[in-house]
Amino acid sequence: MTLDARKEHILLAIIQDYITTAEPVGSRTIARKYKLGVSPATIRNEMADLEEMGYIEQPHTSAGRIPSDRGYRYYVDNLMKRQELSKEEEKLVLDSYLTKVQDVGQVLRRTGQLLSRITNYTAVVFTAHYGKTKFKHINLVYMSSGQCMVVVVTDAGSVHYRIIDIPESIGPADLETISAVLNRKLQGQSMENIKLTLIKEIYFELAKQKHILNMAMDLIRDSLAVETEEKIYLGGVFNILNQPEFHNVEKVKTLLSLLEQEQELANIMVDVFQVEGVTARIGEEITNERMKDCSVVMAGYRAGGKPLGGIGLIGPTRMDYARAFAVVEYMTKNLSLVMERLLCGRNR
Amino acid sequence: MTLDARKEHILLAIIQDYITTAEPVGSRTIARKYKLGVSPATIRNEMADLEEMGYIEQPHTSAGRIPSDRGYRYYVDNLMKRQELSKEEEKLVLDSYLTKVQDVGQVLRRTGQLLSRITNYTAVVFTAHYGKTKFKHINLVYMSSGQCMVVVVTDAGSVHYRIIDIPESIGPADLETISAVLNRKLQGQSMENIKLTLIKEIYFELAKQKHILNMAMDLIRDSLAVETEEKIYLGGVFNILNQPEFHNVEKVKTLLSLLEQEQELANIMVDVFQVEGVTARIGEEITNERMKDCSVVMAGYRAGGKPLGGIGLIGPTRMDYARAFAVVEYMTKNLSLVMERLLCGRNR
DNA sequence: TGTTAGCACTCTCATGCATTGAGTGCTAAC
DNA sequence: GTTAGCACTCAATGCATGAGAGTGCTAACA
Repeated sequence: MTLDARKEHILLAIIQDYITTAEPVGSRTIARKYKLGVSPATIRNEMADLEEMGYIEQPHTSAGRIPSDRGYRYYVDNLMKRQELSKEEEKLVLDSYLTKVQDVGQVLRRTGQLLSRITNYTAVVFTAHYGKTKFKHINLVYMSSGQCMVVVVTDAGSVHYRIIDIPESIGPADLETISAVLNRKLQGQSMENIKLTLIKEIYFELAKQKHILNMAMDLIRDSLAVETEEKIYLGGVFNILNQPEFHNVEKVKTLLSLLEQEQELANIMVDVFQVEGVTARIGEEITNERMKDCSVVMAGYRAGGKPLGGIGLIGPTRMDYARAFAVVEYMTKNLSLVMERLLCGRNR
Repeated sequence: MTLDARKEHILLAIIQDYITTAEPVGSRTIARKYKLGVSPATIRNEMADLEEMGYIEQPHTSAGRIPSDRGYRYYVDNLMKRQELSKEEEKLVLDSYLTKVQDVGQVLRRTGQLLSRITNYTAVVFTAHYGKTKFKHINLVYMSSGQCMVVVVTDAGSVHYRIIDIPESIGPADLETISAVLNRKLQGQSMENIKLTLIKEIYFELAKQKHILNMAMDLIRDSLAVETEEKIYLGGVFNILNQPEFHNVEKVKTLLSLLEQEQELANIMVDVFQVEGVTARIGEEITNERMKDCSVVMAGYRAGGKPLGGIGLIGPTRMDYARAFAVVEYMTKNLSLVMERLLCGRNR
């Protein structure tokens, strides 16, 4: 299962060359560019072996070789050299997170943008919302006669709001009363715990404002429900257009149509984000026909020991794995810190 | 400047045919498909005239004719038949707005999605935030020891929030006090009015909580500032990939790179949204090199008589203007109603 | 004077064919 | 085990050719 040193060398050369040029690479090129101290003929023999073993393949007889999914896998597992980000890049990331303490959604969106800008690949950021979200706070804000805004805050750190019509007779003071009662009764409850008895209590206490109460409870229910769904943020979707393998519009369409479907994307990432460290899924390892020419490099981020979601980079199977690994690793580390700070209290 | 009936007929035939087939249309085709009662030769003569006048052009000698920007303009201004949406489509729109009263951002996002789904073009929704936004309400929500969430509501109906660190010594009651003071002092003020004297007053009253106050004021400032910016929502960006004129990746890239730049997009729409009714900008009429092969059909939406922004459809110059006009008109009408309801109090 | 048929002309596109060049696999010699 | 040499394969390129679509022009017709 493991290759001898020279074969490894040759495989490495093929992969590195193919990653940068996107052209099949022949024995001559390797002999010339990567000094192995042997002639093209020798390399040809080794390449024939590598092909037989399934690490490389030939698009057609008279072309050079290109790495197979299996070849990339071997590279990622055994040959790839650890890379670090440059100081400037690290600074870019840190700055982006430091500028202002943002809400969760904004942080994740920014993470996606940053990831794609640094790497020129397409970035996916995904939140899993592990476990149940709890109700934290509600606020009924009087806006004008006949209208108020309901604001609900959940303990996952997100805010939901909605504007509702109210009877003209209701004033700011009434709204405060309702807010107070709801906050007192529902504080810290998850969806499941908001049982009928509890609701009855509230309705009893606020019998007069049944209409408003309905609307407010609606929003609370929706807010807690939405939180348990996965959410996906994309960044730099158009970057894939720069990859030569996507110069044909049909391929672009297939991939984009997939990216539009959040659920499918979530499926691809969901089994990995709880694993420690950076993972790659290469070509057909991804159980999705439409991504068979792509790879994903991804890792989970967490806060307070709890996995929260994952970030990933999507590129052609020919992508620069070493760099992708470095970036994803650095970003998850920092994202985890930021999330920790946002959700679980200060960190420094 | 105006054409005789037969020339109009021929121009109309060319445009209609080209819109559906995307192929240059020749004299024979017109004679066969659109019964004008004259021979191809006659049509050829007329076409030569139309070409001289600049309404149509020839990609190359032995091809048929295609409409020029000027031709489309004539069509839109003089020949286009008013269209209506089908009952199902109208229902789709209404349902989408009725399902739930949402916040402004959500409504606009949904509008974009809907527009693109109905038409298969790319949709742009743009908010101008005319005039000054005023502060409406602030709320400091205690989250955990050392952390609270600041929620700011503006009178434009949007909510901004941020999580901040606070001294451990601060409890929920302190936060309520601060909220109360801020609400009392700042209610209904626009950014300009929040002058130094006012701020001094507040700081005097809440001298102890200087740190929190700083953070809260920061958010208020940001919220009011953001509101005055334009915002752009896109829908169905990938729809352009279905247009045959975008089967070449370079063109897609140029257009997408433009769509990514909100500012440029805003410039294209900004001079139109205050005008009554639906407007088209065809090809080179758009003062942007990168959109010379595209057209935009757009109209403004408003609430309480105030123009708020615009919605538009982007397609190739060969787009189906009649349909685009119908959809944009219907959507603006409905969007205006919804916005009216959201921002200015109930409408029905 | 406007309309039409006929015809030569132009240009694109698809097809076929020969050429070139990159790259291989095999064999025999080192 | 390594290498040089050579025949072979195949994609890509360039070129010629023919078909097809469409035009513009001319001359005849109503």
